[in-house]
Amino acid sequence: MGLTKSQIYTDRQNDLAQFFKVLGHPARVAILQYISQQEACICNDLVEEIGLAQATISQHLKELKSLGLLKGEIEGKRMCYCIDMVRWNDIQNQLNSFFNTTKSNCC
Amino acid sequence: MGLTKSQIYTDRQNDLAQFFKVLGHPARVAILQYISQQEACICNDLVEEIGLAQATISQHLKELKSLGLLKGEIEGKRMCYCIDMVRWNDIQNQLNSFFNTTKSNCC
DNA sequence: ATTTATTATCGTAATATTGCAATATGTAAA
DNA sequence: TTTACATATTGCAATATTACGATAATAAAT
Repeated sequence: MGLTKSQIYTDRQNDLAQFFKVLGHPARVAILQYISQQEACICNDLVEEIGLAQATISQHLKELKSLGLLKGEIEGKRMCYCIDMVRWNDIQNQLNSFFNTTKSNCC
Repeated sequence: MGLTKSQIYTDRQNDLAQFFKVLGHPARVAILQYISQQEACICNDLVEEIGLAQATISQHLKELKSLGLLKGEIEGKRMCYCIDMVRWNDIQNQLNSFFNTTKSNCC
């Protein structure tokens, strides 16, 4: 059906899956890696760097923003996207907590 | 188009995204959590526990197996699925490496 | 005000994913 | 060797995701 039955899972399960899902595309991995290597990030650089159309990059940025991983500031006529370090650490901790809890219980 | 252009990314970017993607569904998160809480895991238990059809659970298990996160042993007429701890730790380390590298470079 | 440059949004086509019923396969018991 | 049970596979329908061209929106420069 293509429709995930979110209502049968806990909020925590849905949240964890959502984190993983947003990171689960190579373009978004590449965007995060590229941003982390720049002084300041500009969307048009990403278009050349990654090799997707501008509309597509903009869409991927939107998803990363929706998770709070990126924050964008207007800088003249450009956008400066940066990783939100607080959120980044928060999500890393939540994912590690999932990994650690799961493995500590396992048979 | 629905078609991810894998060839424009590095192998590492594709691998990372693949790990995230497989974990990016609440049913698969729930399956891993449930297995970790049992002495031994049986597929039919999952069907009742999670509330998806047997075919659907089997499909999700297949994806987790494809990543090497689960290993299944035949036990009588049932299957005993367990988390592969070596692979589990391996993937956790790779994801942490991604998180740490990215944040250490960031502006 | 017009032009130019940058990013966001909309509409659309193509592929992927999710979920299930039906069926096949495999295994143990009767 | 049937029967019963457990899991895997297949086929299909519905929704989601990916990607891009076209276009809108925004902001600086001319």
